[in-house]
Amino acid sequence: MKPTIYDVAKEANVSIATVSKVINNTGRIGEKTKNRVLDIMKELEYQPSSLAVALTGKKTFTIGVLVPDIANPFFAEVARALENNARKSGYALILCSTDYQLERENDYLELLIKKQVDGLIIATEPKDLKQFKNLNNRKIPFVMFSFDHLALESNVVTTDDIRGGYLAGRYLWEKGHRNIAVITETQRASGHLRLEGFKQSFVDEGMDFSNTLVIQAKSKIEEAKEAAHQILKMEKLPTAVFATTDLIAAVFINEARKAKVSVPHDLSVIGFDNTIHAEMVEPGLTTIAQPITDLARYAIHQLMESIEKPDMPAHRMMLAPTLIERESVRDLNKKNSLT
Amino acid sequence: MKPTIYDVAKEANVSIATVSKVINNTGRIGEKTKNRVLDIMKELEYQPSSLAVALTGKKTFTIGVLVPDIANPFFAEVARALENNARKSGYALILCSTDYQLERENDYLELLIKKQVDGLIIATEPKDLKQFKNLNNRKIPFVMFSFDHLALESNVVTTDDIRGGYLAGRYLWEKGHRNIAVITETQRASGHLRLEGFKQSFVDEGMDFSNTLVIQAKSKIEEAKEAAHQILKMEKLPTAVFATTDLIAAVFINEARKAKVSVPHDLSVIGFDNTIHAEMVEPGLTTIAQPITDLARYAIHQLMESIEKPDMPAHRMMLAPTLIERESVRDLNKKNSLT
DNA sequence: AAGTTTTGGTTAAGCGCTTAACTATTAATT
DNA sequence: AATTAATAGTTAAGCGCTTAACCAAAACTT
Repeated sequence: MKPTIYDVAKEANVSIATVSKVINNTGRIGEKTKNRVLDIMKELEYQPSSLAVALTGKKTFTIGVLVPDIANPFFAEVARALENNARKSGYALILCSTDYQLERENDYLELLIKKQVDGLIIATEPKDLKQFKNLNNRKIPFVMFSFDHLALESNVVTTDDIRGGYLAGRYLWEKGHRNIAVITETQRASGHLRLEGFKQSFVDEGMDFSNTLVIQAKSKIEEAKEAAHQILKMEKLPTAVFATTDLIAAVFINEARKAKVSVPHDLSVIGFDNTIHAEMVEPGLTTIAQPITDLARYAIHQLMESIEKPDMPAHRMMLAPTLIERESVRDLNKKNSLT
Repeated sequence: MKPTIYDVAKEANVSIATVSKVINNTGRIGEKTKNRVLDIMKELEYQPSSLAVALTGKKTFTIGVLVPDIANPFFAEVARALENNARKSGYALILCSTDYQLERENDYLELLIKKQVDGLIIATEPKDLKQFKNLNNRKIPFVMFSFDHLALESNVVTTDDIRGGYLAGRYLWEKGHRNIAVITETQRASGHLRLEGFKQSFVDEGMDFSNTLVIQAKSKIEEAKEAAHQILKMEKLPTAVFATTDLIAAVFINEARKAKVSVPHDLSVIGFDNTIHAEMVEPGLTTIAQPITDLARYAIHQLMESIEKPDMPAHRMMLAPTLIERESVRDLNKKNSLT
């Protein structure tokens, strides 16, 4: 059987309180006893049960992570970054993919509450606000990751999507593109924000954006292909396409090649997220990078803070995205140049 | 404060034992009281603390998942599939990326033991067997996922990698390929097994495999590129390349295109894993699919079994991979055909 | 030498639940 | 009507830990 604090205490001829104190380095314990207890703990391979520890009014050192789908590379990378940061503070992550389904969202939320997680990172947009407000009532701290919702009283750590869109737009403008098509992802609000910023960058240059083709698609291969076809079969092709996720952009590049449209020679493409797709596709995808590492670090940091100090006011931080230049956008100002 | 069983009991004018019984549907409780208690539980939004439940000698309903890196699409998909299955039984997953590092492996194992997980799914090859044998001693059930290790007494659920390699080899042979290069992944033993099977398929046809070029590379973009270059700069190109992971294969395809080598016209490529890379690359990658869904289902099932019946003998199951035909392999028997 | 601190512990209650053992009703049996 | 059996619930111990409150012995005071 797993040894308990009693086993250690008996072996060391002390009370369990003493053992507890050496474990936590609290109270006053003599050097000799301390070392004896320590030795015995090692010998018995004793590990305090975090269940019992948690039950005694302390923390569970567990945080719940709600993502739409961990199989999506973006969220997989997010999970990894969160994990790295949580680990440093001794926290474990319980992973939950909601799959954009209300039922799963509720089930998982209930599960996590039962498990007494110390806090949550929520990277999936709520289907049902009620459950999330419940978190507020129960004083369970959480931070919204990469999305925002004014109805929820909590920390927010997100990429500045509007700015990201703006960056993409300005870059395309600078490279001389005026005739553009956009494919926006529909499942997350960020898709709209990115479009918003993108549009703004053109409006700022005095361009009329109103008759720009905007297609909606989920960030799934099939829908992305369809959206790509819609664009590729136009009588007059745009000179550039802005896709609000890398997956959509990468699929577009592949479909373009199949349609004998060369990227970036005939058509430029810019994406968003800087996931592995951007690196894997050929030509490499110029894209707007979300600062995943920083997002994760701040998110965990904020969460830890509000776990420690429950009535800390909720911050909203928007981290700046950056443009990653690869080979998928052509500079129309340089004649005959391929890049 | 979070309501406890005492709050419910007081409100319902019964003892906590009664409440406990209606929660768990054990013992004999009258209809009226039962409903009253149920109502009050709902009203108070009472959720039993799984900590306390677990401490009372029952299960934690948590399982630990050890993967090398959740940001790797293959493991992300695995995690997702595991999650789906675990969820059905009310289990939560604690996610741990070992990053192939001994230290992280040990830290996480310790963490999981402290947390009293009911069992583990281990999808990362042990750096240090000692820690894993410890699991055996502590009677913590685990199943080895997609790798095998004879020193460890436990359930194994894995893809039949040898057979997968064989499948790939036979397919290439049937398509008329005789001059082949292989890029094998080095971080996981499965890479060698896949090569083994691949080789065997050629040997079975009476071909001498000994002077076939075999390059080693980690399943990382940079190393894959380098391996690709090694092959692409050969004076006489092989007719086909077998890469033991899709990532390596996809990178190869992209590098080939840059080198003006057309896949599959000039050179065929076959991969392994059937991850999202296989779908995203252009042309679509013909590859050996690991039966992730089935693997996950069996793994969770086996784990549940050995949680319920601790002295069940350990099974080793090897699930059959299947060949997924896309467009990256050319049939050399059909003259002038591109596929 | 008697009083005061300091040191190094111990005792016991409590965290939120489960469960074996028990008890008090009510119903069934003859 | 007396005995047995079933029903509906209660009591209390225990899971493995933390922590406030307490205490005995050793070490300083003056």
